[in-house]
Amino acid sequence: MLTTNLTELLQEAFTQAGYDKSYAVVVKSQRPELCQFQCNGCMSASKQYKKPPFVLAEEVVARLKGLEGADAILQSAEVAKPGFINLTLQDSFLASAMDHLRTDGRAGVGLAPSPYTIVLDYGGPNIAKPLHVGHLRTAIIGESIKRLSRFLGHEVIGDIHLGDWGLQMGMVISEIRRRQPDLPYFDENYSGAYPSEPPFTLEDLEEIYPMVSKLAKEDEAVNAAAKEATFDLQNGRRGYVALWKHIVDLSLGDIRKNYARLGVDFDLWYGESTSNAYVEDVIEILQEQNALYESQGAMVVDVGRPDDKKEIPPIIIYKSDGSILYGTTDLATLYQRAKDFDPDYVLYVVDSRQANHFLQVFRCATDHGIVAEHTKLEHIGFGTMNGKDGKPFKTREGGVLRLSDLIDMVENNAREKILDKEGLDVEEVTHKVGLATLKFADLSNYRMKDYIFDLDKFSSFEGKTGPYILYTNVRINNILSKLEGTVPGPILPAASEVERQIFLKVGELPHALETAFIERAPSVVCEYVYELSTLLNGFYHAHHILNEKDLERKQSWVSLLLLAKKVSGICLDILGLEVPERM
RNA sequence: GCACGCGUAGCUCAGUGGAUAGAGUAUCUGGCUCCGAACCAGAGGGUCAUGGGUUCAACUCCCAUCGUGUGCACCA
Repeated sequence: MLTTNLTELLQEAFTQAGYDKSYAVVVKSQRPELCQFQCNGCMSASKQYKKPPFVLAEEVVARLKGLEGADAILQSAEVAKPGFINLTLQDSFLASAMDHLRTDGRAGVGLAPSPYTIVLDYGGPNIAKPLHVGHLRTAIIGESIKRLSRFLGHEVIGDIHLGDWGLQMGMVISEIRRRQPDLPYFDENYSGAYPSEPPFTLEDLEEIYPMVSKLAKEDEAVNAAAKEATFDLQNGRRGYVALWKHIVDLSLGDIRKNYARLGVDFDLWYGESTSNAYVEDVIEILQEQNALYESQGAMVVDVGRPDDKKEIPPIIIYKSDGSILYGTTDLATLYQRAKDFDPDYVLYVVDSRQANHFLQVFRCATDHGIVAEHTKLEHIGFGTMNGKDGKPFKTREGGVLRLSDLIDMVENNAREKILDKEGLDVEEVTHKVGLATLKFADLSNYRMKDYIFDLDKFSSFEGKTGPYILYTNVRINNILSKLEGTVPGPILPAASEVERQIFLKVGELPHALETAFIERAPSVVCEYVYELSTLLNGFYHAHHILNEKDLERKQSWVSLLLLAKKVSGICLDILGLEVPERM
């Protein structure tokens, strides 16, 4: 916001001096002790105009100072060493800028002028398999990107995209058949209604999948039975579909519970199976263009390009046994999304290891018109979650850690720390603090990097953590509640350096959110809200608001706290963190 | 082997081509009669993997090398 104002001002000065205004970009200063903002354009402009950067900068600054109203905005505009233009704002201007934000519910963040329609694919849990730690990142990052995009004015449709149509379903079905062969689901001559209650429990399911999955790797007969069941299911075998429905219903209940606990929600609970109705349409499109051909027994489509640095294998549409894979369902899903929403973007928040798969799917979809030309497809990858040893995370017993167990651990840890406090809702605080710890620890890592899952870090409440952010906000609320009798007044020029820094930080919000959106990186928001929190902690350490004698100053500080609360609140909401009353 | 990530303080990580590379943690020091100490203030800690190149300017862009992770058609 502030940088935009200053850039406009400098553009005028550059133009008046006879230079291209594209050089007039103003950014936050990298040397806070020298100035608040800087413009580096003269160094790059030097070549074009064949003048030393220093001379250019002097000319621009001279014009700048002559501009109408510049005195009211700038306290100083100086040229430094090679050709930097260093700018510092008048405290009065800064204060009035803050005062304007007081009444702006969006704290100066504009809405996108031409909003995008975005389909966001995240979550991706598998039916019949418990959620594990690996599902944490996609859920949390995806949810955050969804909230961020919406705040900026875009229309976002979040789709969980359940893994409910692949081989794992065939595995579970074939195993149930092996255990209970007499069930009506397996009798091909059965034409009556199937039982409304499933012949197994959730616990059974959770035990069946890992067992049969292991078995299939060792025993070819088991594997073959699973494949056959998959094929039959995909081709609509009545009994299998009925059984499949039971599995989905049972499993989905548990999945919903887990996501609700994380505060993650989806607009669509579609799955691979949902797109099954569109597989035929996609096949037709591919056949019309003569793209589909037989290779090594499978039906495939080429997606390689002449200038590829390495050979990209064709995408498999039908396996040699006739069943479809996730590439096929992904294409059909894209076809459906194009029909339903005609999106500008389809974003996939999925583990980086899937990069090749998405490259194949995206190429196939764009090459053959399965999505419109204006639709951009993007894989938002993230690193794998490793243990302290740098290898994929396992529990002490060597197994996969369940997501629900992880949340339990973090919440139990939080519960221990708040036991000695009186008169607060322990369960509420436990939940909010625990989740904040987990989410902030995860989101603050840049998503592409591999992720060290460190329990100590997840249970730490000190320093750059979720609880620190919450603590800061709890204190703001606490102070505000004690100041209820004081009406907020106009924001006065900063009384100290910390207060000035808060003003400047508040002014950075639009830039921070914009960057986070462009980079698809919630970590930028984490960094921003942490820096703001640090300043706020410093602020109420340096100033005692309750005891302030000067009423106007006190009222100004109330306004500042309200503004800071608003800015913080925007960030917290984007990150999915909730502030408890006390903690 | 080929391709794509990643390599920054003891550890975990930030860092939009710009000036003296920053946080947290750990270590050391100081601060609660005072709106909440889950806090604040200070100290020490660096060959930005290595070597070239582009540029007025490189942690940032390009190339090579080393280390590390991941992926390379019928799982998702």
